[in-house]
Amino acid sequence: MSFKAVKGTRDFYPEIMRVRNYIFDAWRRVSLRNGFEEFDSPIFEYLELFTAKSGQEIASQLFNFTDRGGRSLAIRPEITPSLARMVNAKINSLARPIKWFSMPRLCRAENPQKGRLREFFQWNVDIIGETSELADAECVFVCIDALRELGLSPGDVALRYSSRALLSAVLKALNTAEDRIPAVTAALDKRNKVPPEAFDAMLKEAAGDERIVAGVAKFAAMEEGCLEASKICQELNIGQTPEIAAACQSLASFRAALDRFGIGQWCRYDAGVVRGLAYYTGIVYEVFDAGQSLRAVAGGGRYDNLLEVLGGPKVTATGFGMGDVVLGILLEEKGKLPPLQAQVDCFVIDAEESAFDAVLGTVSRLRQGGVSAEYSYKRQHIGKQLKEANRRGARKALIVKSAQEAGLKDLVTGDQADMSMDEAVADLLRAFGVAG
RNA sequence: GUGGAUGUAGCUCAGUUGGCAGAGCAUCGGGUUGUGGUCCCGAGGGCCGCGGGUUCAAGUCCCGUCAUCCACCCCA
Repeated sequence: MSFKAVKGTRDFYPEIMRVRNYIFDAWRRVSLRNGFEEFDSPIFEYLELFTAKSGQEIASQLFNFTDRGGRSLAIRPEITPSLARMVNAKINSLARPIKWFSMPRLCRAENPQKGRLREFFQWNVDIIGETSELADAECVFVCIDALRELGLSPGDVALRYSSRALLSAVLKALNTAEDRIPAVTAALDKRNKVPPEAFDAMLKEAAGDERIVAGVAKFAAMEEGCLEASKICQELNIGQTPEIAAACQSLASFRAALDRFGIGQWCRYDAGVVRGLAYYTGIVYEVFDAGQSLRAVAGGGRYDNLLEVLGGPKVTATGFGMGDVVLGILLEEKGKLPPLQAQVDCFVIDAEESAFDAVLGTVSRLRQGGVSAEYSYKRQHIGKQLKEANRRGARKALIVKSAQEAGLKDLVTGDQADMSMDEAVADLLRAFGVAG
């Protein structure tokens, strides 16, 4: 009987784990320098936490089970509801703004395909309790900061944003029937994914009314520079509403903040970004690879109602998630992953078998001093030991000749110098040790 | 849930009109008589995804099944 990893899951052999750690290290480093604190939550929650947010249908798309006490539970498919739950529970004692991040392992019961697995990791960055567009822009900055940290440039990826608030206001001003709005939104979401004719057909099917179809089509085609309330209303032939004015103002403030942060060239407006039918209420955005051959690298936006929906007070929130799968594929394809080899600071070698007595003690001294040190389990010729040192990625080889005499060889340059054991160990501690 | 492609060594693959299951890389061992990366020699490793059928004979042909990948639906 042999076993395989379950469909849609991955085994992280050391070689792959190095890549995962490389990405995680960058995520955490960037989060911290942007002023975010790390949190985590249980890997499973009450099923209701997710159905309350996304509806009953979501249950079929996640892994759920009943425990021995009869409780309906589910493995988390996202961490935002858990974040909202945690914040709600302490809402009166948390200093605002709340800037938290997490790198949870998530599971979704979907069919795997390129960039999409059943188990994955997603970096989440959220700001809770700040209504200003500055918070949305700051989240975007963090997102870009990480992409840049990982070696990507505006030529590799682009962040496209729009406003759910503006879209809602425009649809409302066009007198779109309430039950038509989801379909119209869904059609808009396809704008960048299907041919123009197909988009027109979908929009017509969704909206029904000729005037709404024309209005949405015009709105979708508008450039960011034209996104002023008066221009929109004139173009679409509709009366100005306070909602449209407020949404345009908000979008302009957001854009201005992006420019002041110096990340304007990474970002552009695109009415086709709507982020599904989720809980977003304001600015929304997605990051795609430049060629748009992959799924979204990251996505996020403002969700001002979620804490309230999950039983808390009305506290606003904004944030984004970035998955490890698509990001990993992108970094690999763009050749942005640095060489990630297992490394050892020093490989300790005995010049002859009698010198081995001094090897273990030396290894012990080095390790206690914070130097990663290894040695061969087999007693064999120097050549073999050096070969093993090389294979293990050692940077230095300490050749022990006796308890007092040693040679310190640099395996990168090939230089070797004879010295006393004490000198050699001191050298290594200085070069690689915690104190050095 | 739907459709397409692919399953041969750890990995990448070859395998002729059906005729003894192979290569490269990787791993392990040995050598180049005490200083690594190069080089040379050798070894281990396979129910050819699984089950049935045709045939004297199946990795090869036929049927089924499972798995993986890709795409659709969906995408928090």
